[in-house]
Amino acid sequence: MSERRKQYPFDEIEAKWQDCWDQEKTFRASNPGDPDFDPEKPKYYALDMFPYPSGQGLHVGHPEGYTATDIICRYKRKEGFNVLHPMGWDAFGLPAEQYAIEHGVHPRETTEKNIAHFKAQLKRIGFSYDWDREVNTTDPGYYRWTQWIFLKLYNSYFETQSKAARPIEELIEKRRKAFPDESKEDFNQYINSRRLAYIDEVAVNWCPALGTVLANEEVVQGRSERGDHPVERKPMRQWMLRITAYGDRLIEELEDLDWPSGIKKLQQNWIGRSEGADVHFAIAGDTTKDEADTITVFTTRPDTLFGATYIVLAPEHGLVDHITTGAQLGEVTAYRAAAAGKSERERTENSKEKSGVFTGGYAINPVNGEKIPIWIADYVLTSYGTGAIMAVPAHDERDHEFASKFGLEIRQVVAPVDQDHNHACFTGEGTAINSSPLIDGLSTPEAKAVMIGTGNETGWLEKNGAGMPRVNFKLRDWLFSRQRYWGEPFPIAWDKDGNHYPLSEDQLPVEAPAMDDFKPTGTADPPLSKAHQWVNLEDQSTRETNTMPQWAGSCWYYLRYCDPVNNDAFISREADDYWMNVDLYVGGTEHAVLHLLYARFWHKVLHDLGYLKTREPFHKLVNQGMILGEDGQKMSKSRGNVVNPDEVINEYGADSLRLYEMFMGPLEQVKPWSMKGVEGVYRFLARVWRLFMEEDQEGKWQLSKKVQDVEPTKKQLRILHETIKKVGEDIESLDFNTAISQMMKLTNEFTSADSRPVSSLVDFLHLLNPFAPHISEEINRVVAAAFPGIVPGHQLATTSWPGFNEDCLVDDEVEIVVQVNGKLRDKMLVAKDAPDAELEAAAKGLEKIQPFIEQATVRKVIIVPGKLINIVAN
RNA sequence: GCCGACGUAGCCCAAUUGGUAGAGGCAAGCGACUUAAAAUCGCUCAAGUGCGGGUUCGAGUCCCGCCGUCGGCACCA
Repeated sequence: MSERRKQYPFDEIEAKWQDCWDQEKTFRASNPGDPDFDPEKPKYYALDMFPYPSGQGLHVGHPEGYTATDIICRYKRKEGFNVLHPMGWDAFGLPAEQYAIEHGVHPRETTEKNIAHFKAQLKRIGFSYDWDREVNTTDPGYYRWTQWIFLKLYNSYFETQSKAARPIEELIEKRRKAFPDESKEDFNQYINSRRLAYIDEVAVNWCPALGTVLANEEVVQGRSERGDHPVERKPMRQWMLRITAYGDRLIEELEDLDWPSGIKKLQQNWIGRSEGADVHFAIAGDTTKDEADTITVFTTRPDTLFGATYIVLAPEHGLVDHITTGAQLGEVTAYRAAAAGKSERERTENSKEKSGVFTGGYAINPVNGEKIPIWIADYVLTSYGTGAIMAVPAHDERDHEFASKFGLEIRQVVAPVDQDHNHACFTGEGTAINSSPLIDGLSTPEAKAVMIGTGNETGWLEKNGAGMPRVNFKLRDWLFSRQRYWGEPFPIAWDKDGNHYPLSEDQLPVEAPAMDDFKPTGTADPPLSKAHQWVNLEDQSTRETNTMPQWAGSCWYYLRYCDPVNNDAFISREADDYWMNVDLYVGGTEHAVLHLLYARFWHKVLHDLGYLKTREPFHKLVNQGMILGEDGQKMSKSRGNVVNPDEVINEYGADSLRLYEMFMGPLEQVKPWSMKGVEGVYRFLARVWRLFMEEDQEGKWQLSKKVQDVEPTKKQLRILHETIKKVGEDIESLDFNTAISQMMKLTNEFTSADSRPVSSLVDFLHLLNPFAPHISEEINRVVAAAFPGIVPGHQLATTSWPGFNEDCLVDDEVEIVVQVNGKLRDKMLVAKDAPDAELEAAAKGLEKIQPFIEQATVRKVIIVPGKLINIVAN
């Protein structure tokens, strides 16, 4: 197949124009302050989710989104915009490190090699990136600022009144004033527990095979997302980022964004905000009256407190030891051991079957003084709410199942409004019953309000010291440390007393030491702990040896593109003012929650601290749909259905690849690859080529004699202007597939003409240019040389998009559909602006219509101008 | 189980947002060119829109109820 004669010399053309763009820096975007900066031009920032440069190189899924943004960018430049269209590398991460461990090659080497490969592949596709702005998260000049941002997080706290990050100094000052005599330890503890970056002892997902902890998001079904290794729970001291403080804003500020509603919903559900109350249950028989011996539960249904018939603690709950009676100790200990030994997966796997044991202890229900038993069960999660629940088996399915299994009391306290409801367990809203005069007879929302309170009124719980209103999030704080080598080191050290402190900004970047042995230590100590020289500082402090997760670098790369070589700031105020925010962000749905949530969080912190103008980073978001293999299955090495763009380019050229990526179907849709389809667009490009070019006797391509300086016909003019209009509109709305088919239509129309008007054809080249930049530039060059007076010799890339003329679009006569009772009966040709009465008369006079109306009364006549006339008769 | 997307010629997809179901491509067939084939050019073929109801003069499009495919979440109190 590869020996087949090329239908046009794409290989020569494409390399030539790519070199030209490189050398002339055609797509360089100027920043405020640059000599060639034009403040009059509007800006446009189109961003691709930057790739992880894996060893496999690109597959055809990568260029899908990249082609879409490239088309937009090339179009916007022609529309007079100053366009920011950058590319870079999310290059920290596990695969390079795993490779290093297995083959002894330094991850930097592997990474550089992979980047070079990716870059070469991208360049062959002819993307109009401004390569002067390339960023690489593993470059010390880049991660210096990642570390700098971490210091900002470390040195800030969340001020709850303004719901915004503030410098930690402000909190320090307040605290000193309020508690001047506080001990240093207490003071430190207070401050450190409020930083946006803090240390916590948490049950983490420890992955022995990878030798690291993983974020919840990186664990799928109890196994590591990367590598599919088993993951177990283990308490460890870790760096955390206080993203939960931003829970409300991360939900609220989604509103103004132009994102797919599904993605917004996904984020909302992930954040999982729920309003309710903390309720305190005293432990029965506890004489100490110590506050620490109170069980606090979180509930969204405080209106059902009277139906709470037992308490359940997570097996890991801190009060279990205190509560458990001698008689139950054996059972409880065994249960806790079993739960601890289970992986997350095993714990959720048989979620249908509830398990648990009685502790022997009792709690006092604060609303009625009733003594209710305390159980432990692993269906209560230690990481959500308070790790303890009040069980209301009549109105919660999980509690109902548990109570039924263990014979605990089920007490109805909400009556369904709809009497037909005869479920054993009613979880909906209804009317409070069997409770107390306080709420009996009230609707669920009213009863909740009585308990929790409303905006200006304190609720029963708070008045009686039994609880507090509380908002909880499913979202957890972000576990931010990894026990790996190939990541950003923390700009943190520990003094000899075990206190952490930040390194000063002038010590950045903190570079990882060169090491020969990257292997995990097999313990919780990260690989960096083996670099003794590096770890131990002169003043007996030691460096933090954890590294940051891969998400860190990708949290702010879109900012660095705006000002990529600034050594004084991560982004200058001018660059931020001018470029932000991102007008269009295109990438896969796999980042719908994590990356986008994390980036939004960092952006908000930097905004709060006054470093950024905008609240949100990405104005419009589009998810490209996955490209499947020819077999309709997900592309994967094991299935052997992966399509490599290099092969497609070798065979059909980059323009064909680009065009097919867009012609396959709507950008956001999942769709299968088809080499036959590639051939189809390749044939189209060859037709375009031959529209302009013909072979001479020696087989050399030259301008076709049919291309002439003649006036287009009315029909040609019409299709040209239709196409100008449609292609422009379709690019704006990202409907590239239909734009391309319109251009095919035009090509078919002009191909049939023996005399082809050069002015119209060149207009068409402009339309084709964003899609197939190489072939269109080349043809334009040839045509311009032959018609110097008519076609300017500039590159299409840097000249204006053609305008269209409405007058060319309208026909004098239109075909009108004639219906009787909604059924198509005839068509007729009428003047475009014929009055309704005339249309009606003409329609009724039609031979095919007569039989339908002769015997009937005409009830109504519906006329859609320029479309149809419908006669309703019976 | 919950949330979301999608079901239109053999295949990938259009359809001015309620107004002639077809723009484009693939495949198939026929013809022209050719000694022949490929390539090219021209022509042709095909579904009544997943299923069942409803609203309407008129439904692929709106409403209700199902079915199927693909993604995501899944004891979050």
